[in-house]
This record gives sequence, structure tokens and C-alpha cells, in this order.
Amino acid sequence: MGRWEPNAVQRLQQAAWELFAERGYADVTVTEIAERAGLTKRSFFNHFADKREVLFAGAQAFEADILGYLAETDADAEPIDAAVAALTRGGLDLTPYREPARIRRGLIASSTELQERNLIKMASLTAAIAKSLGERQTPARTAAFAAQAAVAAFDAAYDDWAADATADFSALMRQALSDLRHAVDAGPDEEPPRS
Amino acid sequence: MGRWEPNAVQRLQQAAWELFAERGYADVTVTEIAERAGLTKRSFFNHFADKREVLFAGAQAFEADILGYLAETDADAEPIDAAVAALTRGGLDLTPYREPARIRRGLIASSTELQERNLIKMASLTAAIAKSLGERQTPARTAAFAAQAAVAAFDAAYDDWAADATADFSALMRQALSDLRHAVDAGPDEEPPRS
DNA sequence: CCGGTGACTGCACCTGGTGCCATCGCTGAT
DNA sequence: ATCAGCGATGGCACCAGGTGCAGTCACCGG
Repeated sequence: MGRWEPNAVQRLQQAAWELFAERGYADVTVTEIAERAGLTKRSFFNHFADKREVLFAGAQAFEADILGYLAETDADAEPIDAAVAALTRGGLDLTPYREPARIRRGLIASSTELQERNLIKMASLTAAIAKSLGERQTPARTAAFAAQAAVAAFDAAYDDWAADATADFSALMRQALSDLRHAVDAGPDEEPPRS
Repeated sequence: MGRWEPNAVQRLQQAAWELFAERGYADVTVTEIAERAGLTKRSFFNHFADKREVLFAGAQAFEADILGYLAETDADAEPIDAAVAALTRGGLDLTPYREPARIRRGLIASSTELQERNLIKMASLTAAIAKSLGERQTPARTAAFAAQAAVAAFDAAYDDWAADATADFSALMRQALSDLRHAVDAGPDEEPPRS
């Protein structure tokens, strides 16, 4: 029992979430969010760097989780397989949060501001994965492309998962990776068959 | 001879470019840009949606060029090859602008705001390419992944090109695509050899 | 000569975001 | 018990980006 109600950050997130759901991201003001949480605008900005960030609080934790999973993968695996495995585990962790994920996706789609923030978070995740892969024997270029491919597959699978209640995330991820490889593969007449 | 000096947009871009080069993006105010161009803040926002956009005016034209080149590619080519060919031609068009491109890259690297904007422009380009590819016989999924891969290769090649004065863009692009395929390919023991 | 059009301006206003300092209650040390 | 310090919060003034609205003024076409 402190001088203040506990969990200010959580209360702010909750308040923001409710207000965004009610009236959309753009029509909600930071002052309103803070007041619903029983705080002031100034305190909001003591907890979040900006208005967008209140919707992306989970992203940093997610990135950390992925890096943890990545460290657990077989060091001899192909980089892209290691990254895909880690992202698959991370995606499975989200299973209980399908409905919030759907709403969040809707919000992001409604605001270019949020789309930009989402893209930079994905880019940050990609860079972190690439860096981790680079600490294996992998050349930086390969690591970067493998990370980008893995995240692209994850993103597609995540979309599918949000849209289809019955789908299993790891199956979606396998399918996405297979589709990606199909799209990237050279046509049969452009590259000699493997020896 | 109009009532006003001509080429307001160009003057604003020029003024912004100079000021950003002098003092960095963050330390320049829109009012300053407008005044150096002989206009007012209000007029700046009549020409550009926001402060960032003054640095990305070329992006829309570039996207249109790429789509044009894409339409000229062989309709029977693999989607990724068509996209790569179009982006290679677009990259070659930039040859005279290497130095500005370098400066621009430095500016973007210095500001997360600009990084976000850059990412969404690349995403827009990717989506436009994917849409165009989808208008061939290509499935949407394949089109999307092919576009993402092609743009990823372009981005890597563009980086290399900005860093190395002597490099030929189409060679860099071929190399990037080859590296990408190497990074995405399954290891030899994970997939049966082609028949 | 006259009315329309379009680039530009002025102004008031909103909101996100920050710097600075005061407050207040808890905690631990003396 | 008292006091110092810490940390979350609040108040306030302020800045910059961004917008809505109502003008102004030169040009252009009739």
C-alpha cells in the first residue's frame, strides 16, 4: 500500500486499451488516458516514451524471449532454421492472446503512425536476430537475410493465425516458410540442378 | 511571372536539405525551413503532409518508376526475377545521385522518426510490387514473399552501392540476390534433392 | 471590366512531448 | 524517534508539429 495505487504502467495500458477500443487511436488524447488511469499526462510520459509506445510495451519482452529461444537452438543448425524455430516458439507463447492480438492488429491497421511504429519494432527484432545469428559462424550478410526471411515468414503466419481460430501456429509457420522458399527459389531453368 | 516565385516545393526541399545538412534533422524547425524558402510554416504544410515528408518526396516517383519497369518485364518470368529486374533498373537510375543518397542515408540513420518513415516507404513499395505481381498468374502469398525478397536484396545492394564508389549496381544486386538465396535455402540434408 | 481560381498568409487552436522543480510518503540508518 | 534520501507523482510553462478557417491578391478567361 503505497501512497499511490500500484501498477501505474498496467493501469495506463489498460486505460489506453479501453479508450482505443471505444473510439479509435486517433481520437483519444494522452490526457484522457492518464486521467482514466488516475494519473496525469506528465506521469504518462514518465512511463512511456510516447503515445504509440503504450501499445507496444510487449514488444521488447517478446524480442527478449525470441533471443532466449534462439540461444537454445542447435548451434550447428542452418541460421534460418534456428531463427524460424525460435520465432515458432515465440508465436506459440502468444496462443492465449489471440483475441487481443486481433484487436491490436485492427488498431495498427487504422493508423499510419502505428504502422510505422510496428514496422520499426519488427525491424528491431530482425536486427537482434541477425546479430545473434552473426555470433555463430554465420557471415553477417547471411545472418541478415536469414533473419529477414524468418521474420517475414513469422509475420505471414501471425496474420493467418489471427484470422483463423482453428489454426495451429507451428503448422502455419511451416507453411509460410515453404511458401517463402518457393517464392524465392530460382526457376528450374535458371540454375543448374544440384550436383 | 506570377505573384510568387515559382517552384515552391523545390525551394522548400532545397532549404530543408541545406538546413538538415548544416544542423541535423532534429534541430531544424519547419518555420525555419519555410522562411529560408521565402514562405511560411502554413505554406510548408500545404505542400508536405509533415516535416519528414520533405525528405521522401522522391519515393513516390521512384515507386511509380519501379512499377513501370515491372510492367515491362516478361510476363512469364519468375515473379522474383521480374521484381529484381525492375529494382535493378530503378537502382541504375539513381547512379547520378550517389552523393545525395549517402547524405540522406546519414540523416535517416540519425533519427528514429526518419527511420520509421523510411520503413513505411519501403513497405509501401513492397506492397505495390506484390500487388503488381499478383496481377499476373502468381498467387498472392508468392507475390508478397517475392516482393519482400526482392526489396530486401535491393536494400542490401543499395547500402553497398552507397558505401563503395566503384561498384556497379547491377553486380551488387546479383550478388545480394545470390546471398539471399543462399541464406534462405534449406541445408542439403533437410530437403530431398530435386529430381 | 469582372468574376473565378489558386497559391499563399495569418491566426487561433489542439496535442504530443519536455524541462524543471516541488511534493509527499515510504525506507533504512543512526 | 528522527532524519536523509529516494522514487513516483504532479504542476507549470513552454516548444514544435500540425490543422481549420477565413482571408488576400495576382492572374486568367470571358
